[in-house]
Order: sequence, then structure tokens, then C-alpha cells
Amino acid sequence: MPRPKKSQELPERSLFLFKSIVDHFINDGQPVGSRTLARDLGLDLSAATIRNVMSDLEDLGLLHSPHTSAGRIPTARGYRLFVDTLLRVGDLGDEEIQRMAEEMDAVNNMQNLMQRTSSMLSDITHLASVVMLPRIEQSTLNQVEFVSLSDNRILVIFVMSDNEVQNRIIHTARKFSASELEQAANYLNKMFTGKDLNDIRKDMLAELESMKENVNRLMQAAIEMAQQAINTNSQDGDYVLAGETNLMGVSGWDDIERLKRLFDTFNQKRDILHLLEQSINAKGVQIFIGEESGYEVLDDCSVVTSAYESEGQILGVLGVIGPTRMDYERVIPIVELTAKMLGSALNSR
Amino acid sequence: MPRPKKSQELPERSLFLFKSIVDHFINDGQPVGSRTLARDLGLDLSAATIRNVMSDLEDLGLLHSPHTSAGRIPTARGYRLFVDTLLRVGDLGDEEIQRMAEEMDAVNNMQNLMQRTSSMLSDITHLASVVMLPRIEQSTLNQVEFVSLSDNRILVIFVMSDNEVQNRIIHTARKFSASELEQAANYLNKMFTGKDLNDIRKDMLAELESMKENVNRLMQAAIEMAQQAINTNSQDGDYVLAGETNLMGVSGWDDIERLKRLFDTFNQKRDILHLLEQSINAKGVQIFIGEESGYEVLDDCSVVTSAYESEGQILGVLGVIGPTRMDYERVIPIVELTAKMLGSALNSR
DNA sequence: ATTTTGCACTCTTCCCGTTAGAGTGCTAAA
DNA sequence: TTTAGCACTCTAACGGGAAGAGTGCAAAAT
Repeated sequence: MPRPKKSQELPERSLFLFKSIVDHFINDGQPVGSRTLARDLGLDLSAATIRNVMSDLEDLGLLHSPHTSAGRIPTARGYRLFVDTLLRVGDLGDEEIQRMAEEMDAVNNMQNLMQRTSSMLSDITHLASVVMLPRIEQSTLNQVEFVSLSDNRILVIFVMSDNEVQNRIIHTARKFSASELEQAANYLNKMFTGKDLNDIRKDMLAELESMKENVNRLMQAAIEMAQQAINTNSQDGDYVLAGETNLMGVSGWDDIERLKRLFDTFNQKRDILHLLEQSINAKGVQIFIGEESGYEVLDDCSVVTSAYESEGQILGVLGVIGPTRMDYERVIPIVELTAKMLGSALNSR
Repeated sequence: MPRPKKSQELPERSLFLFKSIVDHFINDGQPVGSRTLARDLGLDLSAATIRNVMSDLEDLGLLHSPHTSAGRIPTARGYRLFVDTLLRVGDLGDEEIQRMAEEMDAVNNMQNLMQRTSSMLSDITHLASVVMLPRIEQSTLNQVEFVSLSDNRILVIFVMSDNEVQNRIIHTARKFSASELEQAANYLNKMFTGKDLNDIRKDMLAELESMKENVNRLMQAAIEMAQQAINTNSQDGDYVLAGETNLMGVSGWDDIERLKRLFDTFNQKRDILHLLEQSINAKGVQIFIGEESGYEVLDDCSVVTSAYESEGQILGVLGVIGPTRMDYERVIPIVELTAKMLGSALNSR
């Protein structure tokens, strides 16, 4: 008996049926059976034929039935095939793009921009969305300023290359005069302008070491100050979350305990961050389907991510999280576009 | 036949039984019936007697049965009586206080402090918690600084009396020299130091008006700058939320749709803020039970709030949100204490 | 007058058993 | 290779009981 030539090369008809099944299931969330499919498809194929094909697809690990007499639903592997080769991602309507662009332009500070972006993303997709804050290590120092307050307190201000401002009040052992502070600021500016925070951190340690015997107390204090400010400001590795509630009431997700675990995972941020970081060096849209993510709580979820960049530098990752049966054809281009727009919004600030 | 003298003066035994019923229900969430109560209570009372009392309590609107043959549960009015007159709030253990104090001291900036406080509150109570951000109008301006950046951009810095720093980059029509900026800052400092942001806003408008014909462009620009900075920084009326997921899996809350509406309400913030603001001028702990809040989504919830203050000034409100059958005896002192501690943490910064 | 006992009654919950419907797999025919 | 036919399986939905918890009321006991 002739076997199929290669298990890879599925006959066109099987592929077509498979795609139909996935489409169907994504639409109404019900396992799809041979009878309904035959009817809805309008092809000259009997249910029995479709049954045979389905059986083959099941053997290949692309489909799976919850129980004997239910229809079939795609497996993670099935979805993978679907998104990798079967999917035709559409372009977005112009009005939608327009709306997003306007919303982004209306925003002032960074935190707010991320928040808005995330809200938009979840609104449009009806999924949960995450936007990683830009890694501040990537942006470089433009300017340092010291402002003297009362009582030995000094306000340290870092202006970064992306116009983000970091500030922190520190307490010093003695009072410094205005000119001393100016001197210190000048020194730091000369030393560190143009470097990113990681480098600065390293250089500072070295500098402090070499200064041990040095009498210049001011410089040393300046460095200590700046270092204090840096350390306490590493807000790095955080993200903004929106639209979690879109995941409540997804059909089939009626286990409240499970949902709670998912939400807890969102709030702890650790696992989600790890996952996002996996896409930080991959250009384009990245998709984790079901168990592929490696986190048990995400077994029924797919995660669609994209890095966003500004001036060629990858700054962070954003994405959506939803049920494996999300509408990939719609979601993928949206995530892609949002990442692009966030990038350019960061550019033009 | 002799009626009860006043409907207010319940016989002591009835009150005792009522409290037992509430305690019971708070513990296990099951409607409590006469038989079980008689057994668990160890009193020399038959179930029938208890039944009679229960019947009276029901007539008074303090109890209510879900259906004929279920036990009874407290009504909102019942809870009200309970918290107003029956409750003996305990004091907290010293270790718990210690733990909280340490956690709060370890925090640097304000946003972070609020976040931590909220997390702590929800962790300890196993409820959802909200902490309103301090109303910045209440704090006064300590110092204004301008820092010149490249390209006609100026960094405006407001240092407030509570050590909170607000900053914003603005774009100006022309370049200003360092001494011009210093002059402008001095002027603003002289004018506005010690006033709160609302006053400043008002005064500035007046000042701008009277300057219309004035030639001093710099002052005018300075005021415009500062005003821009103020307007865009009114982050007022926001809160930090934590522990929402504690509300998933509360026994009896198995309607996912309902839960979703509740979470959506949290995220929209509007309604919750209105509710919180009602307690902003009331000293001490405030409690909204069930429908008392006036918001339908909160019908099964109770909200326990307390304002927090620093130096005699009420700055904001914090509280917890949970099922009406929360453990008031534990929760109330915790909320109260947390508010006090947050107040003093703000003091000592 | 108050409390208790006894009893009938009412609900809910749980456990079947049955049935209808959807879907499958297999075999034999086209 | 496709289709028709058919037996089989599994779920969901419906409808009894039966058990359990609780009530209310009337009559007896304290």
C-alpha cells in the first residue's frame, strides 16, 4: 500500500480542510465535526471523506478530540502549522491606524505613553496586553544636574537621551555650596555624558577605587550621590498591563481557580518578563502557542509579541496574551503595527 | 398582648445569638441554621428557641434566608448593627506592626510607597486594597528650578513640601541664557513658594493678565512654562490597587461575569474614587456595607476605608474591598493602623 | 410566659437512569 | 478513492427519587 510520500507534504485538500477547521474553531470555540464542516463548506465532499482526512490529521498530531464523540480541535502543533504556513495576515484599515496614531501623539510622558499603548492594544484585540518599559540601560546620559535643597538634601537629576528624566533626593553628610555642586555636575557631565547607565555604573566603581587616597572629597561625594541615584532608579524590567479582564469570560475558561493563577502570574510579572525577554532580540512578530511558552499557567494561552525599537535600538517588547484560539490573522498585524508606532512615537519626542 | 417595648432594645440574648450567627457566617460562608447553632454554641437552648429568636431577627430585617429551608444570613442592615454596636475590634500583634513599619521604611519614592502599602494591606487582609495617591494640591511648593537642555528645551522642576518632585520638559520659542533662567526661577520662587498648586494656578492667571502690556518677556515666559508644567502634572485623583485576585475564589462568588464587572470597575477607577472621596473628610474608619455604597457592582461587597494624614493635613484615603462577609474584627484595626503608618511614613521622609 | 417537643412541610443537592443529539470508526459498496 | 450505511460512544439535558437541612406551627412542659 502506498504511504504518503513525506509526512510533511500534506495534500492540498487536507491543508485546506485543516485551515477550515482552525478557522471554524477560532470563530465559535466549539469542537468541529465532520458533518457540520461538510455542510458549511459547500464543497462536494461527504462527511465521511472529511472524517477520513480528519483522522489523518489527528494521526499527524495536528488535531485532537476532547472525547470520542466530540468534534476535533487543533493541537498546539496544529496552531503552529497554521500560523507558520497557512495564515494570510491582512492589512489594517486606515482609520484604525489613524486612530492609534492620534492617540499616541496626544501623550506626554513615557509612563503614560506605555499605559495608553497597552490600553489601546487590549481594546482593539479584546485580549490582555503587556508593554515592557524601555530598558533605560539602552538610553544614554545627556546631562546631570544637582539642585541644593534645604537641610543637606540634594536633588540629583539625570536627563537621558530619550528625554526621560530621572530624579532622586539624597541626603549628604555635609552642606555643599552652589558652586561646589556646579563643579561636581560639570565633572560628572564631562565623565559620563553619552554613556549608558550600565557603563556608568561600572566606570563609577573604578573611579571610586582610584580615588581612595585622593583628597578631593567633593568629587567623591558627587560620584557617591550619582551612584545612589542610579541604583535606586533601576526601574528596569517592568511592564504595563492592560485589559486583563478581557480574559474573563473567554468561552471555555470557566475555571475561576485557573483564572486566578493566570492573573497572579500577571501581577508577579516575573514569568511574563522572562517570556517577553525571549523576543527581545528577534526581529518581527514572535508567537508562543500553548505549552510552547514553557509556563504551565499559559498552557491554554498564546502570546503574540513584537520588539519595538527607536533609532535602530531595540528598546523593549510588547504583546498580547489570550486564548490559543485567538484570531491570529487579526492580532498579528495589530501587534506588529503597534510596535512600529510605539517606536516612532518614542523617536519623535 | 404586650409588644416589645421598643424595637430598638433587643433583649441581650437575641443580640448574643445574632452576633453568633454573624460570626458563624463570616467564618464559613454557609447560611446558619438553628440546629447547628444550638449544637455549636453549647448553651442550654433548644433549636426551637433559637428558631423563634431567629424569626424575630428576621422580622427586624437583620437576617434573611435565601430560601425556605436554608439557614439564615445577615442582611446589610444586620451587618450594620454588627459593626456599629456588637463588634469588639482587637488590637494587632506587635510582630505584625513591626513587619509593616520595616517594610514602609525601606521605601524611597512616593509612588513606590503607595504601591507597597497597598500590597501589604491586601496581603494581610486577603482582600483587594486601594490607596489613593496623596492629593498634590494639599502639598505646597518649596522650590522651582529651570535647567536648560539643548534645542530650546527647558526642564522645569517643582520640588514640593512633601519632597515629591515633579518635572517636565517644555519647548520654548527662543533660547534663554543661564542667568535669564536663574532670574526667572528666583522670581517664581519669591512669588509662589509656600502656596499649594491650586492657589498657584489661580495666581498665575491673574499675573499673566496684569502682564499683558509688560515688556518683561522673560517673566511671562517663566510663568507660561510653570503653568504648562503644572497643568500636565495634575496626576490627581488616582489610586493604586493591589490584591484584586484575592477576590477570585471567595466562596459564593462563582459568577465570572459579575467578577469581571467588578474588576472593570476597579480599572476604570471613577466609581471607586467617588466612593473613596466620601471618606476623605471623615476621621476614623468608614465602612460601606453592601448596597450602602450605592454602586450596584459593589452590592456583595463591603468597603472599609480610612483617611491618612500627615501633619494634621488629610492627604488621601486608603481601604480594602471584599465580600460583605469579611472578617471585620480583623480588618478594621488593620485598615486603621495602615492609614496611621502611611501618614507617619510620609511625615518622616 | 417561655421553652421545648414533635411533626409536617419545603427546599436544595446529589445521584441515578433515560434520552436525544452529535460525532466517530469501520466495512462494504460505488 | 470516495461514499453510504450502521453500530457504537460520549455528552448534555431532563426528570425523577431520596437524603439532608431547615423551617413553622401547635401542643405540651416548665
